[in-house]
Amino acid sequence: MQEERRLAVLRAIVQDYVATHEPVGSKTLVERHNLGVSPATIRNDMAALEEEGYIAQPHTSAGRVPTDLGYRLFVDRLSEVKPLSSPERRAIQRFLDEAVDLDDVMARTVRLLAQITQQTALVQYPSLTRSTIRHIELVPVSSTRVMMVIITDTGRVEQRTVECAQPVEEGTVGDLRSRLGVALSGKTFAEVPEALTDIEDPFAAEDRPLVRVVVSHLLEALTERADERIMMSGTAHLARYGQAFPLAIQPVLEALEEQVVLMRLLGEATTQPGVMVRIGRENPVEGLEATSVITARYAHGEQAVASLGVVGPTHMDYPGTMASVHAVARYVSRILDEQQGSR
Amino acid sequence: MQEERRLAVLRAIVQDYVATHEPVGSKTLVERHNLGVSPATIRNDMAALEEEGYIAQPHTSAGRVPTDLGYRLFVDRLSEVKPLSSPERRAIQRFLDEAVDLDDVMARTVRLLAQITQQTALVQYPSLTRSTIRHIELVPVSSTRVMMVIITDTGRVEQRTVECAQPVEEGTVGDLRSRLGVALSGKTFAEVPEALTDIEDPFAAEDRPLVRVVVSHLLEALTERADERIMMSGTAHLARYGQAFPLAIQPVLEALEEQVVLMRLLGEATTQPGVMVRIGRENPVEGLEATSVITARYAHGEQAVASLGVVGPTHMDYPGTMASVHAVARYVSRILDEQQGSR
DNA sequence: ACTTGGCACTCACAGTCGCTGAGTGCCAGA
DNA sequence: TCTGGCACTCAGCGACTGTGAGTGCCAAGT
Repeated sequence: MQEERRLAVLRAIVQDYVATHEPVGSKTLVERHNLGVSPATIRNDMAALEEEGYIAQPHTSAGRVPTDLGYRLFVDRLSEVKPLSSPERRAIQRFLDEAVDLDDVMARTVRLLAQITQQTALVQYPSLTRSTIRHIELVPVSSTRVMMVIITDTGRVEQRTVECAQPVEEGTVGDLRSRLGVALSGKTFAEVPEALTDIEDPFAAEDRPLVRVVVSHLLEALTERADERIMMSGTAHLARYGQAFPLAIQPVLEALEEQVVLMRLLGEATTQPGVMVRIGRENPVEGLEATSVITARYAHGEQAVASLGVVGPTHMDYPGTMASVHAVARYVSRILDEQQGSR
Repeated sequence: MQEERRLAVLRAIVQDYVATHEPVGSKTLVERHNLGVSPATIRNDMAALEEEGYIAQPHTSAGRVPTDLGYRLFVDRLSEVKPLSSPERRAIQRFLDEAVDLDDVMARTVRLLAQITQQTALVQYPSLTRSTIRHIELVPVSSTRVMMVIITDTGRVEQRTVECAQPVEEGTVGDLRSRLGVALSGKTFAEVPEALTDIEDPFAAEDRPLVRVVVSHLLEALTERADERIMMSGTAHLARYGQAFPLAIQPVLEALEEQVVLMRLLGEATTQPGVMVRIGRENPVEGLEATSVITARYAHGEQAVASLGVVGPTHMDYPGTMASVHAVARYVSRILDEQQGSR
């Protein structure tokens, strides 16, 4: 009974604080939301909520502010998903449909997400580890150098220049190219090492060094750089909170420039279905203690391949942002299927 | 005589202001630099410099601050280039040498530049318009889709998915690929349109739609996206000036997210030799009125191909930053030649 | 057992005031 | 042409105060 009202109070506090960015007091709360009770009652509830750790006061005789824990409860139990309006959905789809290739899809996605959420957006390129190889190409670029290009079914292209100790012959390169093509086409990256075990057998002894160095670079490219690329957009939104808030942007910008950090933020989300929300100190990353990260994975075919999401202050519009992230992830999945699919 | 001292005073003001970030007065100026005259004399000089528009006072009874014009004069006539120390040079070279491919060179360059200048760094990918085509590849990815991959002599890879109205045959694709290879290998992008004029002649009438659509995408990819890619790093440095300075970072971050803006900043520099400095309002870009942009072009072989540079507050260390930008541009040129060169 | 009005209390914030000191402009003399 | 002296200006700082939003607690009402 009172328990229920207490939660309503917490919900109201979160909503008001997100809207005004000011500590909210008992009186204004009663005025704005029509809870049918007096400020004094609300104060009692607030005291209890504070006891339990869901809200806090910046200083005595100030209003209350939600804690990370408060936001957590709000996200888990108190917020309703607000679906996007259908004009919004159409706008998303139309915008993404115009993309001409994978880079363009990623670039458009990240800008779109930043724009509709008014936050800093992140998009991870489709993972190579679950991709399959569509084509592999070797191009001699000088007497001792060969450029290797790998094309995946998600449309991603990886390249690498391979340096050989001895000059290489055009014919050997051609032979290796076609053998690699036969051995690897349609294989997932995980299957590649096994598929390559016997690759050097047919080659003459003097050609084997070339084969070996190409293969080692190939394996390296597939594992080491498998998930590396991440795009970001909308960092300017971080500066919107006029220098006042407990959001010093410098540590945030610093954290967001670390590939490793971004990978940790997005990587985990790929393993989980639905929208993932990490609030404040729940983030496993130094520098992001005052931010929340909302992520969702997207898929290509039936395989989850990568994640996208946004980073913003903990006092953000969770339901709205979650809905946007969810929607964009779905549309990206669809676009990837349409553009690359049908095999 | 007095003219000479006046310039010395301006130089001293710029140096002090850059070092302390505080308006500098006549007394401290005399103390720190040993100009052989009294504060009163300096004051007269300052009044003259202010009259001419090189310095200004934030308010009456404060010290002087250089204006954009003052920095301009400083850069043009008063500063000496300070060469990098040789450990620094070695560190740069070693760091860039470890790059494995073009993406890696660019990524390392931009991070390096941000790190040594302690500013926000920009690096433009080698322009396609002056590049030559090393290899062109067509890969069927479904019955009606073909992926086109273009490899340039700078190691850059462009890709594009081409959609055809009718199903395409493997054989036709192979034929087109080899003809394109013959027609385009070694051509610069500018020469491509001419080289393609007769390409569809040998094909049967029913194959020409395919040829046409591939060619049109090819041309589009080469022109439209020719100079598009730019990497950025070190945005966190913009936040270093503890919200105090006339450097509101939000407009700066917003400006730096616009590809068009970045292109304007870097594009012009490609046409000019040496290091280019644009100070405050000299920048042709809204949002960067309080920043200076220092750029230099880099080259591949004898062709200038693109630019790199940094963006920072107008009160920056011009000689040091110019030296760093210059040095990095030279090393990038060298790396590109070494890695891709020897044709 | 809750709720409510009342009341005393706390304390951030904004405004006022006065002082200090860095810095200036100007002038008369060297 | 330089210099010392002098009067003047004014941002910044600290101290002080009043105001008001907001609280916690209690006793009375339902």
